[in-house]
Amino acid sequence: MDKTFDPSSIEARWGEAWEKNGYYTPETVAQLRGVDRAELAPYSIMIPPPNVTGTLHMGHAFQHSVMDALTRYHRMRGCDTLWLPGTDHAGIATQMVVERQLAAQGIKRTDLGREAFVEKVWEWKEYSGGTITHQIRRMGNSVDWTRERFTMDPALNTAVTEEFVKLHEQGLIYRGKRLVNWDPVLLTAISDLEVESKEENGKLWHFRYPLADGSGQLVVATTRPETMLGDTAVAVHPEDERYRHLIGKTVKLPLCEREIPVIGDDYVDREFGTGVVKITPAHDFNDYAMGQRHQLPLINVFTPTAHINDEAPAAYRGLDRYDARKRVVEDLEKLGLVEKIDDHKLMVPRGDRTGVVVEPFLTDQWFVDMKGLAERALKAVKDGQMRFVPENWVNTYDQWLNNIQDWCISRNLWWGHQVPAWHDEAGNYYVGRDEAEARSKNGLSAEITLTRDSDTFDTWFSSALWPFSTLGWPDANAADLKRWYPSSVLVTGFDIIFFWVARMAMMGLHFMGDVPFREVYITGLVRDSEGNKMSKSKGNVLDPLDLVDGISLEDLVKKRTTGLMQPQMAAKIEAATRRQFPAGIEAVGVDALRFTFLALASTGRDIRFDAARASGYRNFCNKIWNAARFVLMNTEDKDCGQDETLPFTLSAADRWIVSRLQKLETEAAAHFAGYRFDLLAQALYQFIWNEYCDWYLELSKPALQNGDEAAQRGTRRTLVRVLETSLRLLHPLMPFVTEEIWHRIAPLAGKSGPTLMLQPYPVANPQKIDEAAESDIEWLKAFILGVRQIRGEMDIPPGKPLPLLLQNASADDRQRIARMNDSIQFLARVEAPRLLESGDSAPQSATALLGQMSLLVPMAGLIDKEAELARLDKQLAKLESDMAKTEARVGNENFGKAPPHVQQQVRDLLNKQRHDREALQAQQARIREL
RNA sequence: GGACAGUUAGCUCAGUGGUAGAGCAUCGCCUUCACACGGCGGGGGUCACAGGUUCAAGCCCUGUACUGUCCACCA
Repeated sequence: MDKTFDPSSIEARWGEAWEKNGYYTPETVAQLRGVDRAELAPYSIMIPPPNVTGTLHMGHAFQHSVMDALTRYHRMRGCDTLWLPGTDHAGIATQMVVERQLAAQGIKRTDLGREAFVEKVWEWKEYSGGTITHQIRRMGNSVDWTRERFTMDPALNTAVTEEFVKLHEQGLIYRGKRLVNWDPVLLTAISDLEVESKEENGKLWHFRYPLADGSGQLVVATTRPETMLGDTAVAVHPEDERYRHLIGKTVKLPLCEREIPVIGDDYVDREFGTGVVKITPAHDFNDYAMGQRHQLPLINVFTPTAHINDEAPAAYRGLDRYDARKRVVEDLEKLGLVEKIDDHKLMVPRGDRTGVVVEPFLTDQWFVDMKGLAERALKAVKDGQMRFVPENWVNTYDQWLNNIQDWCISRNLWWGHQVPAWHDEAGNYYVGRDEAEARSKNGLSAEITLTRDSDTFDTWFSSALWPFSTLGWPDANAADLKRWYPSSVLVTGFDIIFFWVARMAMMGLHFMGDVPFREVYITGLVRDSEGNKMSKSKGNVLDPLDLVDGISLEDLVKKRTTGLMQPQMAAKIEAATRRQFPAGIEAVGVDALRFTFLALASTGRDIRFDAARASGYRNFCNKIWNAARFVLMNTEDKDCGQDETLPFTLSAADRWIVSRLQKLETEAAAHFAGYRFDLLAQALYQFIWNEYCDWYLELSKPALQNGDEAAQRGTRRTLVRVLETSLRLLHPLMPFVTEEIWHRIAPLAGKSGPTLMLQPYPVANPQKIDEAAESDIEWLKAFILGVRQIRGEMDIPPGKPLPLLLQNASADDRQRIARMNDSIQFLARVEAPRLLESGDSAPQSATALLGQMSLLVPMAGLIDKEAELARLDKQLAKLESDMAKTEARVGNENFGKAPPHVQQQVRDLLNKQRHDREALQAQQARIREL
């Protein structure tokens, strides 16, 4: 084995072998294990299908690390395990990517026509999808490629059609003219969720509307002057003393010369503005609702591109909405109808894809009636059929479902599932699985010309089916569907709880009669090391594979500054990148990156990604690698207990590490069950580095040299078996390095197999827990630490053997010293310790305390008197401050109320502190005397 | 206007009633025969603030401040 672990040399090899040999595929796994799948517990995860808009980012890599850990863990535990991969067509987002590319060549979507354009998008989908699957493979994610799905596969299109037709038959889908959020650039309706409202600086214009009878005027306040062209009423609060006598009168709408009524509605806030609101039902959601209440006419004054249409006075026709605003204000000013203009902060709705201000716009769209669906989804969580981890996300889920609006599912786009509905020339719509069904269901003769609805569905209308459309639905008898629905867990981000989680819950319950997954593990967002969201426009994105393979500074800068939407940001991004990664990014390998994500994955909070952390875990891989080298050097070609007829004995150290291992195994199971990957990662790291490597390997060295044959065999056996088990424990988190090493170690532990992936996950054996051995080793560690502290603080070179005297040793101490003498001498680098009997006088020494016993290192020629006095002072100061706290506790007049065992514990502590203080003070006095 | 998080060592974070922890960074000693991507040792915290409950509070309760996120129709 090489001296240093090189991830790149093994990753490609194993990744390919795992997939080629079918270890990701449940059928093959069962066959290799010789078991009947029907008898296994099912475990399944459906990947949240990444959008085919580009490449996977850190957030994906993070979530995939979690899912793969869960998948590999359950597969090792013997479950019939499926992780199903796939991608999402992501209607709007993907269409925009391709449109932008075409625009760069001066081509418009409409130049190509629908068919040719969609062809282009498919080409892009192949490219992007290929990149994504390559990334998933590189990360060692054990997804079953034989079951890969894309949301626009023919089978999934069948599912979407079924969904639409069924819901329509059930009266849950309707078509209607409603006010929707309209993106005037994309020229499509979007759902409430796709609108992002942000506070922006604007103005509040106050206009005078004269009363028609000439008796005065009303002053209205508005943030959108141009919509006045579509006003159909003016509203006041019905109990507003200032205005209520005017209700029923009319005002003359300036510029339009229309008369509109003054109405009373308690929606109006008397405190805001003037207490008078202009009502434009066709261009504002609140006004629309009020219009419904008062049967007001709707006057739409905009075109789909948000220009003024022919409903408005001629002077404004054809103007863009912002030009129209200017003109309206100017014209009103000329007429002296502008009372005042105030600065005003308001919430501006923008499309989440285009960033353009969205218009409430009156169009015909398809809607899903959500009330009933939402109620069942709420109930499923309340009844515990579906559980959120961490639990507090239930609030988010509930809040949205409790205030749900009907869902506008049609999009005026080309890329997506086309609506299975046809209309005749009169504009009547007919729904069916195909045109023939639409005709037969509605008794339409062949003479009637039908045209298919050109709209497509909101992407989420198909994603909502993902947990079962991928498994064969609508065929209710599909084997996969029966096997793996509901899936075990959904791993996703909180940002799509509404978009996706809630909708899958609703559709799953509606069509399958059960929740789509038992648990929802919500991850945080991956942010950069400063806590900023990673985004291309901020120039702070990291490609997971650049951490895996490393990247030079120049390449990173280039990557971050090309293809920017705002090229003027390039200089700033470059500077920030050079500051943060002056030497580029060093390669850490897949295992280290995965482990980093898991170690940072604490309970659902965002994680700040720190490349230094990943380097730390790269070092951890190297540590494991070298531990394996050490073990191999000492065990290869020797019997390690495979031959069970040969005698072996186990030392305290052997029994200690085995005992610790059992506790680790128990912990690992609990952390997997609780989705505490951070604690899991920490426990594994801690055990392997701080217990196995730092102590057990060191303890094994003298044992391998000086022990008798049976003891040596026992140590070799333990070295190999604990390492082999550790590799299995670690495998779901770090698949590559563990697999590579396992094949070298396994035979020595009497194990064999084509892959570590299919070995059983270790389970604790309580009979191997050995508290006596654990306390022996705790004592030994404290002993060695005492000597090392003296050595370290006195700057004595580690190699120099020290003389050691032991004072006041108890019978137990003596016994342990005799038993573990070799270990003590080797690890503490001391000469054979000499026991002082009472009455023996000690030379001037540096001291460490261990229970009642004192460890004395004679100072002659080694240690400066003042240095040791200073060290004792420091220890005493610490001790005394601790003691003060303990005494305060015992001294509390109500200390007697504490449980007896706690009282005992505190008293013991105080006694120990008193003893230590006495011993240290005595020692100090002795040194001073000399 | 509601709701939910968070505030612990220089940094990133664990720690749901019993003597404040980890990794990274830092300082000192060491090219000790697995590993310098290493070993050993050290330093570093009024646990945001103010009250309260308790024998005992980083942890429970109340309030305040600050940070972040989500939801919401005030023109």
